[in-house]
Amino acid sequence: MRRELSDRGTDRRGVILRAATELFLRDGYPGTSMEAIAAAAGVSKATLYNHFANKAALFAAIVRLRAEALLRPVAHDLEPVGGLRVRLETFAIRFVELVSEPQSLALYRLVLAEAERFPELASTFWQAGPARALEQLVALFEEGAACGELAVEDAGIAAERFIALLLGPWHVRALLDIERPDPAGLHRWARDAVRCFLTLHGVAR
Amino acid sequence: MRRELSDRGTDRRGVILRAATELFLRDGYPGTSMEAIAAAAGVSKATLYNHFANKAALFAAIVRLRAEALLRPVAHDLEPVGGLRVRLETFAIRFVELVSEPQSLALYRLVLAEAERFPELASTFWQAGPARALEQLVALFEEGAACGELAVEDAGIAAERFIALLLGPWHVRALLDIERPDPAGLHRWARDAVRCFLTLHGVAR
DNA sequence: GTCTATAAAAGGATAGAC
DNA sequence: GTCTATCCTTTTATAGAC
Repeated sequence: MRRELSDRGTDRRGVILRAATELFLRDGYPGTSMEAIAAAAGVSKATLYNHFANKAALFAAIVRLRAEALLRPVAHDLEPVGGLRVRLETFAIRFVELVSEPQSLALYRLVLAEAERFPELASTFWQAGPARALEQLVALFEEGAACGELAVEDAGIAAERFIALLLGPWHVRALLDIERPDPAGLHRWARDAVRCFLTLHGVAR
Repeated sequence: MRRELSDRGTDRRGVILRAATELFLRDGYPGTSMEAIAAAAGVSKATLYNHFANKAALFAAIVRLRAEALLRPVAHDLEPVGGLRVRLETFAIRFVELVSEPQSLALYRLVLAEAERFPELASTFWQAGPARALEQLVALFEEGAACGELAVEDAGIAAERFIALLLGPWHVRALLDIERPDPAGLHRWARDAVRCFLTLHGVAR
């Protein structure tokens, strides 16, 4: 929509967005002041209000951007190489690595905290994030069912189950900041989730 | 620790706690002012500060109380009646009913949002809540394994898996306020989780 | 212990000069 | 478009009377 990527020399809008993102993710919505954002971005409050109607609008813009940016790596189509187990494991590992990133966790906390105050935002987040991951799984499962590799009566339910097994053991702890997830452990959980899932839905050969 | 349950006539401390709980759960920590709490409780701010050193102390007291109160119904020992499946289903239904209550969801959102600012609080919540539920499941599973009804190599991992299957399909949606969980659906999910779990860990008879 | 009144700072948002 | 200066409200917290 904008004419150029950086309108002129210093792209104020981008600077503001980056600074505000960091503060919102760290301190939450009510915990972040427009004053602080202006200071962090190195602009005046008047400039802030020139680019965004108010605090809520700035917040909405940021959640939208982050939700889309974060899910991009997983949203990329999985190359159809290898057997079903390999493809599931590829998805699982990509997914847990993405979701365990500090930025993902912070965004998740932020959206949950403000879900009641900004309902349309929670919905945007859901569509841009979890819903897309589920869709991808559904497609994968339907394909697997067609090939006779999976026994799924309802691909949607199966997808929910898979994600649950994937996140269950560590996601809450990471959100509560009780246990920092280490990559090795995450990969183990991911493979374990695939194993469980195939026990439930795999077709015995 | 206090001499009487209600010190005298009107128990100010209790009134303050109840009012503050409602506001914190609804508007979050930074979104709730001491002014608003005082007004809701019908006392002056000075009285507030007389009972609690500051806002953070009041907040901590509340999360502690709520976390303990909420988990109480599930923490009650499960009467050892019926077979393993029945006992698992009893636990599952109690658990989902508890966790799907608006108050539980609000507390969860609140603690997640402030987990980084109040680390000891997140830890308290974990100990008073999820950790206790897991312990109970572990005990149940070890018993089941001893009776030869379950095949669990690690009861802790099995408990995580069970909770994951139980919450997976609806908890996030409820937290995001995207879908109000209806009792019938919850019960169906609960029974479904038990079924999946027994497929994974039940011993064929 | 509880109140009224107030301090001192920070909050969101804007007017007006450039 | 951007800034400085400012408005008005609300914030946390306390002094001092009762």
